[in-house]
Amino acid sequence: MIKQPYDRTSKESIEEYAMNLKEKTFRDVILEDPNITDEDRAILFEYYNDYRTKGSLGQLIEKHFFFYDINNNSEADFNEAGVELKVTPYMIKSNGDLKAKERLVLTIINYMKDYKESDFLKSHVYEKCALMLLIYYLYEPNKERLDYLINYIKLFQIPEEDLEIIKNDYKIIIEKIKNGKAEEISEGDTNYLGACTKGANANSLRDQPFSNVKAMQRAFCLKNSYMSYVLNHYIVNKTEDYEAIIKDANILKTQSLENYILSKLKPYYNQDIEFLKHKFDIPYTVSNKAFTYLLAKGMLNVVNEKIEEFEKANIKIKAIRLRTDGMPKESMSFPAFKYTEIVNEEWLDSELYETFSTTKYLFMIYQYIDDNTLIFKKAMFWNVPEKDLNSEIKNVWKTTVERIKNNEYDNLPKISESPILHVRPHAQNANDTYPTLDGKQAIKKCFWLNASYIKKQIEESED
DNA sequence: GCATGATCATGC
DNA sequence: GCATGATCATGC
Repeated sequence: MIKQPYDRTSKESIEEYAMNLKEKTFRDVILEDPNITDEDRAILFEYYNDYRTKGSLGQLIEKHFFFYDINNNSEADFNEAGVELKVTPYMIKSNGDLKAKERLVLTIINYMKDYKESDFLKSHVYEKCALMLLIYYLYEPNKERLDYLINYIKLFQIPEEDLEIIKNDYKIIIEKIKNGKAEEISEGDTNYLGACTKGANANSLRDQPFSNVKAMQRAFCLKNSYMSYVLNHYIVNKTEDYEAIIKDANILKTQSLENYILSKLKPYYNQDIEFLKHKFDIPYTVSNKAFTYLLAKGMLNVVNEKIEEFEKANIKIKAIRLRTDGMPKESMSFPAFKYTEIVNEEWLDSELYETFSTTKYLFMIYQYIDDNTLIFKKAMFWNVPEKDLNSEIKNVWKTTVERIKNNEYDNLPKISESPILHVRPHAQNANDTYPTLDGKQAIKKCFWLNASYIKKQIEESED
């Protein structure tokens, strides 16, 4: 047994020792391990540089920095101190902001057992995130893994106001298992704690207790958007113009975040846009993309630039204008895809799957009463249902990829080909193009959710 | 009235 | 200059 240069029963001692990792690379850690021979070092460099050994950078820190055996893995890493070790990458965005590179995976969901514990604070997943030693390293695309730099180390406990939201997230996931709907779980169902797919492909299917339908294997995770916020605000202490809707965590003891938000918007249902525009002093018209965000902020009493909970939960606001007959005037657009990139994606790793499976939308719905009168009809939360995502949407995506591979840029899935999704131009003008596979250029296009599908989603939420 | 192609407007 | 949410315009 190697002597450990810290007290593994003390969280303070663990954190203090971990601070030695600051500004070191993973290669440095191996170089500084006194317990291995030069010969072993060469083998270790090769082993850990292999990107296929996923999760191994965490293993490297456990073995060669904390010097402990990783055989007994189901309990907390530092069991006596109740500390879980998490080694996780972050990136620097083009505007200089930091962003978690990935969601933080906590533990595989055991469908057959986990539903039995309805109290999140007593759950297995809470043990895995109650107190975490977060070690952030900077991911850089063109570097060898061992040369990634460790820059932030922090013992992190989930703040009280976040915990209330997470408790509710846990309940939502557990309820789906109890209702025999484990196969319909989606990361977008919840706010901070998610259930992400886990396993190489859609064939990693598992039994569930209250249905014979097999469900995709999933893990509890803290969502990418939440971890990005944690990094920027709780670890780097960036002070930014964010403001929370929930000013007192007690509010969430009796209702969900979504219900609280809707209760704040409800008093303005059916009000004329002209009236609301003046009431909240909004200089734009509805067609301006800033209008709806400003309107929501006004109703939610948020003064600062951005809404904190929306950033953490990856909630995006979408404006929908209904005609007098209730049909949305337009289909709903999403960011344009690059022809040369989409053809290299697998469905479960694709941009579209990532966007649709992790985003929750707040639909702000307007309706024309006559040609000149538009009212704020109502608001609703929505995320793409897993059953649509993994059937129809997946098929349209696959058809799109196939036709691009055949260089059929003018023959991408039309609205008549699917009840849910189609492909259409999304550019500044006809000269706004992306390169094609055959070395030419084609106008930028994106996936659109059909107006009729949006209509159906609005109607179903009214049941 | 719908499908489809095209473009506006803002912000970074 | 470009990304993106939102919307316009035309032809059948």
